[in-house]
Amino acid sequence: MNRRMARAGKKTDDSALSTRERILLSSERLFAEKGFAGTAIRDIAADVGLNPASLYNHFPGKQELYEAVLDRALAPVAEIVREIAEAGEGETDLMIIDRIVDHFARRPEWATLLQHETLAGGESITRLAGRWLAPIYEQALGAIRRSPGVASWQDEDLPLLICGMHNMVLGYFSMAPFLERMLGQDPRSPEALDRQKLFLRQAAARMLGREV
Amino acid sequence: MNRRMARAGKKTDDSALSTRERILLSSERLFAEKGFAGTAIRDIAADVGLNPASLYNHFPGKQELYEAVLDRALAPVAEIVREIAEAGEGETDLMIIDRIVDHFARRPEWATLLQHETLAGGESITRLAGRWLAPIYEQALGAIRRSPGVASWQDEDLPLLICGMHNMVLGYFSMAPFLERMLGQDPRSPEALDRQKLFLRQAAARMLGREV
Amino acid sequence: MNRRMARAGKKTDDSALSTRERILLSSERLFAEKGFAGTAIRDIAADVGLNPASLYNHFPGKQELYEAVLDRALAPVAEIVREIAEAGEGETDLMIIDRIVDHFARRPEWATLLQHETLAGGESITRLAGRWLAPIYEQALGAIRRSPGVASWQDEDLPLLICGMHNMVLGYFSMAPFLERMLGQDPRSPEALDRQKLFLRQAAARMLGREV
Amino acid sequence: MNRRMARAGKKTDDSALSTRERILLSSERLFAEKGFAGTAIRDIAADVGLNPASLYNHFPGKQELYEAVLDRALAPVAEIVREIAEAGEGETDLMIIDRIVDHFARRPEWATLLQHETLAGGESITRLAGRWLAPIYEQALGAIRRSPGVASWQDEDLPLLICGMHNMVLGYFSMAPFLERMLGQDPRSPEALDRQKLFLRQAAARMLGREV
DNA sequence: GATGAATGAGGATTCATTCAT
DNA sequence: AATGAATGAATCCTCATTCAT
Repeated sequence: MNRRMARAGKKTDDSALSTRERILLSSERLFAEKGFAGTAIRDIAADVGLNPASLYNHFPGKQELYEAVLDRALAPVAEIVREIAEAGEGETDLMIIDRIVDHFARRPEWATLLQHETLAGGESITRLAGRWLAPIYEQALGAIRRSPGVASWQDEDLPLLICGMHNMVLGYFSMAPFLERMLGQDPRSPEALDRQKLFLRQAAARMLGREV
Repeated sequence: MNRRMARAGKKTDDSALSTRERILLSSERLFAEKGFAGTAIRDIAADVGLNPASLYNHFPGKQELYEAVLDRALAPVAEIVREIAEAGEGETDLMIIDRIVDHFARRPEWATLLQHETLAGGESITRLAGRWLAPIYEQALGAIRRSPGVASWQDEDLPLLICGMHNMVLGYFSMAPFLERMLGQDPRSPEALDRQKLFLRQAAARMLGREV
Repeated sequence: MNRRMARAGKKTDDSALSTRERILLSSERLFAEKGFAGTAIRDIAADVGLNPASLYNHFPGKQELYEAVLDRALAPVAEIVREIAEAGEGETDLMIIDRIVDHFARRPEWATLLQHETLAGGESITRLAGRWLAPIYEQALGAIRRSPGVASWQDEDLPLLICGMHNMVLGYFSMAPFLERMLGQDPRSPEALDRQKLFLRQAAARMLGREV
Repeated sequence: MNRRMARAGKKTDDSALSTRERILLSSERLFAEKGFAGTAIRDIAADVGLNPASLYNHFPGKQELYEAVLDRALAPVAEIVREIAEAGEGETDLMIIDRIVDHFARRPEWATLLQHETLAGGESITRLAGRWLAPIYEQALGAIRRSPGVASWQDEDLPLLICGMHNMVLGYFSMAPFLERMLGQDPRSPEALDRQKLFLRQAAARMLGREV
């Protein structure tokens, strides 16, 4: 019985979670922090409080574990975008921002993971684009085209607009350690996140020439 | 005799460059692509066409090589910001965007490198913040405060604004592989970069409530 | 012992056999094919359709399982030789060959297992020699000495003769995959085995200067 | 400077040999003794007196090392058979036996290696057959067909005859540890080998109905 | 400067085995 | 009897680095 309850430090809270879940949580955090190559299976195992060999009872390998982590982080995003797109109409394009910020605010690691994957480019981007980014992008393009104020942009600017918003949303989380240093406040605190949501809505509104 | 001129592929052009320079170019590309942990000294050496041991005649170790690469990528940015800030006055805050885009356009790897460092957080961010990010941030804060239109934002939003612009500028480069897939056009081509510069200037202007 | 046919693949026939039996059959095949070191408990378990842990309900460990398999394969051989030696007299020395070929023909894996053990030398051979090979060898030496025609050989050649016959008999089975390739016919088919028995009897007769 | 001169024990004599050569010698011995799966890279390295990692400076991996060892052992055999076949005529079919025994007598490990490969069957035999066994077999078939006395056999027996001789020759070496136990004499000693050569020539002659 | 060879540390994964259920 | 989960000890191999040449 080598479970430890009530860990003190920063380590992910496990308590009564299934081993698989605990592995995913630790992996999530470590992959987000150090990327795929920088994270050792043994580090994950240590974080979970498990022998490295035991990990292989739950996931067939590092790559598969990584992909399971990514899936968990990104599947909901696609879902959000799809929902909003279906709901259609109105000011939904700004709502989407809130929802996505909320999603990543729940686990800022998810934002970092996605950025890591994006940076890896090449093969990674192919997988990523095929499964998540492309659908999200298409939905976003559709939504933004239905958005009032979009006429002030040329059609060729829309991808850049989407890309820019995407980077503003995601980048906030990856810059969190820096922002924390600069502002002396945790950018992942509820208040900070509220401010950021407000800011993003403002920014989006202004870029689309609308009032908030 | 392991060098041939007129390479076809994507490999960095070396020809008559100094070995040190060739190492830096290869490192730059590989670190940008795969991050620090994901890049092996032997891969860099192979890319340069050198024995791994020979690298150590030029740099004392992997870490130092990495830092040399980072220095090369970031020192000019600090320089740009400083210059513009000194020039002071007027519409300079939009000029800065162009200058920075131009800087990273020259070597998109530099943008990716910086993003990798940012993502690494923790220790990395400490080094990064101490040496480059913090000064840049301060300059940018100063510049933006002198900027007309800034009054439409609250003071606490300014860091978010800077952070947002930063991410829009940098993120464009790291999303290049994805954008290329989506648009069917190389986002690093001069035309694409011109459009992006125009877009960024528009976006900044709108966010500051100004005409371009 | 009730055997039910309806076998499809090459997998050992299980159906209504006891689990212990099914484990022995799978082990036999896998140990014969890949040797002791090359066979993983989990492979055997998978072949049986069992959890690796379950194997330990039937055998205390890999080594013991291996030895049980060897016992099953070799005990009958010793038996055959003993019987024939007891029966004594006459042309029995050629009968022995038929009997042994028949024994190994029933399960060619047994021949391969024995060869693997022989190759392993050292400790293996000590075990093997102590338990089976030495008795068989002694019996064979006795039988051959009573054999007409043996006078054409010097006494010191007899061990070589036994060894040679042994290798001809056993080697046929281990070369089966090669022979199959070369002859385009399964060397383990009844017809092929009949021919081989005939050939071996011929060969033995000729070496002993007798008519068949 | 971590070389040790003049090892005492059974370990392969290295002295002034190249590291590559010493690796091959140790591998040869260990692979022959324990087979591919039973031999650990670290054991080979220890036997050579080298760090396991250093092995990889000389061979790209275990498999390749194994194949290099096999090549060294078998290439000469094919050569011998080819030479003799070209020389053609006369009693060459018995000479071939001497030559082959001599080849394997120089390094009995080679015989064991070949037997291991043969036993492995499947993929191994495919490689083996394609590269060495099949050519040897074809040459031997040709030689034996030109051999006086062959008429006493049916054509379909010839493969069995070749196979039988092959196994008598090779099997002698793999049974060496057993023979040593039984005879109290080293079967690899020059005298023992001479006797075995004589025996094999006798056996072959008798099987072909000829005088020696 | 460049290189081949060497190496300790680590990295992913496999293996035989145990144990609670 | 069977199994899922756990584990220490290997196993193959990679890595950054050193050093003699």
